[in-house]
Amino acid sequence: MTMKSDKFKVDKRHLRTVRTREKLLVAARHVFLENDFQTTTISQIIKRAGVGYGTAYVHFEGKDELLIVLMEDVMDRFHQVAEQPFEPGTAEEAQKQIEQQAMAFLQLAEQEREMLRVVEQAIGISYVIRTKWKQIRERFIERISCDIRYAQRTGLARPDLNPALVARGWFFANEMYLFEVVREETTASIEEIAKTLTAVYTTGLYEHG
Amino acid sequence: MTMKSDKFKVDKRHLRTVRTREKLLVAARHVFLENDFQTTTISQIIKRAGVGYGTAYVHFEGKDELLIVLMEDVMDRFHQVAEQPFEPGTAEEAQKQIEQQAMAFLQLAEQEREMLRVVEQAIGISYVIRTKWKQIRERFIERISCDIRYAQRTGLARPDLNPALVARGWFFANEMYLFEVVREETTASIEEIAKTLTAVYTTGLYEHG
DNA sequence: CAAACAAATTGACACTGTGTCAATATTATC
DNA sequence: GATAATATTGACACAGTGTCAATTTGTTTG
Repeated sequence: MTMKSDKFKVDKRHLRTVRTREKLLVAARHVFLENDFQTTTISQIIKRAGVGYGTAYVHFEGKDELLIVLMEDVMDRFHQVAEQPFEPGTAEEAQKQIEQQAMAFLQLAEQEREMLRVVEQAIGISYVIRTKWKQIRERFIERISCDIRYAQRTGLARPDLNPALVARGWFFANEMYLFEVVREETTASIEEIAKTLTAVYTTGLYEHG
Repeated sequence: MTMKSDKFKVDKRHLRTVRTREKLLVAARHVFLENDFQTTTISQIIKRAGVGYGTAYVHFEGKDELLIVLMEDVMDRFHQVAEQPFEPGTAEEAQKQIEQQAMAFLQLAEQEREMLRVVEQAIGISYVIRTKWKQIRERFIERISCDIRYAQRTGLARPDLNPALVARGWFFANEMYLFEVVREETTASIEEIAKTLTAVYTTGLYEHG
């Protein structure tokens, strides 16, 4: 059958390639999580994968690309959080929805802590990974900007503020807390963090009579 | 005179040490600013300083410590901004003072752009420098927390929010913008950034009737 | 002041990790 | 089975680090 010989052709050669690639990825994940990005070496990875040194460079450009591939799942989950719908009818609804998104964002930090720990280190060191992370960030900010414009159009939000600037500031605070959670450096619960950040963001720190 | 022979003793040996150290620092500044932290090497620095390779390691532990010493001036200026007094009588006064501090903070980014560019790169790579930067950050956050508690005590700020959490979030947004300014990645003026961030921080994004 | 001492400087060396590439091993095709 | 195509391999050249025994420079002492 053509179906089998075409798409599912038992291509032993191609199969081997895929296997080797997979072995490298599995090994890389282990080594990355057990150590950190800086100290992880190609030698450690190929040793664990049971392949020759040069093989790693056949399949990946280097440490960076290996991590980028490993990051993909996590990144998808971030994108999912970024794309949550936002159509509040009242300011209270808006606050609730924003808080939920902030929570979802911080929960991701908890759930993907190990991988994100490595990613954070890599952001500082590797240009490609920094770029990759910036894409996530810009996607969030773009989305938040839209949400703010929507709220401004419907008369919920103050129209005098630049949506892009506000969105950036809001995301930045969330991002920094994300990594604090990843590093387990925070004393407060993520619920409290999300609640507090959102409260300040939506209604401000100061009393208004 | 003892004054001369004691404290100001013409100690040719000690003088040479100081000179060498200075030569290394001057050279390091040049090389750091012309390249970036990653690609700067000890060899480049000692070559520019006109001293032997090993000499660098006599005076400094490595690249990191060299940069830490070069950072000191900038760090002092940050500390100065952090220690600005805060004793507002009204919410409007508070907003004005906070905005001024945010401005001062971002202006520092503009004025010390080159050095901070290197520092940002180094934060990602070097543990000691990351630690150094965290000290600055914690000092700011500590100070902001105090300010918030003061505003809460005087009935200006909402008493239901955790000052430490709010302070962190506020500083994080400022810090991220600081580095955007350093990288010249921002489209808006620092005035507009400071104004917008402060407006959201003090009175919130949403209308309150 | 010269000899002995002390301190600062030096560059060669060992080490670690990277990325490349010609040689080798494996799989496909005729 | 021979030939071609592709995948794997590890030895190699290279770049940077940090160390340390040897050397240079300055100080003190008899």
